Amino acid sequence: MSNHRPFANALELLRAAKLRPTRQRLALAKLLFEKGDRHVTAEQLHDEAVAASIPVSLATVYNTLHQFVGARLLREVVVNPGRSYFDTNIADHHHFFFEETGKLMDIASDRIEVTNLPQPPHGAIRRVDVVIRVGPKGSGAA
Amino acid sequence: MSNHRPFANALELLRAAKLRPTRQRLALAKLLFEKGDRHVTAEQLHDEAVAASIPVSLATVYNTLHQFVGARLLREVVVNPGRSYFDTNIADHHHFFFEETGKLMDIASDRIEVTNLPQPPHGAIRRVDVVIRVGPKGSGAA
DNA sequence: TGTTAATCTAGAATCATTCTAAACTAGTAC
DNA sequence: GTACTAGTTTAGAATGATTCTAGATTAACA
Repeated sequence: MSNHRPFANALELLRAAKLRPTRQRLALAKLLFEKGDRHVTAEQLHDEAVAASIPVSLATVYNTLHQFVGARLLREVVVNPGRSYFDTNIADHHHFFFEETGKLMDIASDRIEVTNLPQPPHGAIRRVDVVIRVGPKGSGAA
Repeated sequence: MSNHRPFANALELLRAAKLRPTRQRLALAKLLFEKGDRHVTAEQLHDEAVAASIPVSLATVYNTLHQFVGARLLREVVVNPGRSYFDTNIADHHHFFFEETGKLMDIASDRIEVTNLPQPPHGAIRRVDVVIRVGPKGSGAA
């Protein structure tokens, strides 16, 4: 894992996030956070839960993922039209996106330097996302 | 406009891209390329066409946008789950994304420096996208 | 143990996008 | 010009991810 999560287990994690620790939230938190950094879609997580005999509906998976994002336990990553990834690594970092497989890979923020950031004309910078799109060796680059 | 398009008009543009210059492709090309750099969704472009009394179906707008992307007349930008933007600026550049309004703004590539790019474990880098997410002045940053 | 508000769920609904099969048209040959 | 053909366009259905709805369940706490 790339960042220290100051919680011994899923229960404390939920408590700290002020989310009532229900069966399904506990189970999903375990699936998400007890395996190192991951990038999952809602459907993938639902499949995993079902495979692990955890009865949970897809709607609840969506609700829970969004609550976790709201509580800053997860980050939503958008690289592909029509499908969201949820990233358990909430530290400042960036991504490779492999177009062929649809997979994401973390890049620690100290491996890339983004300097000279211009200020937006109004509002405040929330986040800087760098996505390096990777395709098969052949065909022309952008 | 930030890049020179070596075509006097929509007709030459389509010819060069080897796309048959049909009524609707010509009309859409005009809407897209005769107003400087733009970021449009399929639905927005369709609305514009309808407003300009150009009879074109939404399906054709989608087809055309994707053909233009294939011909490198446009770039698809993904910043928001469930909605694609098409960018008429095909020069290397980056974006501000204003979360409140859903609008994009170009950042010329020489205004940001991304150095130290790591090599992907396999495949070739297609593109490097930097998105600076901007929110209202208040609430916490990432 | 009872009450209550929060949560979960199945299934319907929505939204962007893609597909399908039939109608149309640009380009070429005559 | 007229006819032919391949490429396009289209309405409408289909799809896939996500959200909504309203009723059933459950955690929390007296």
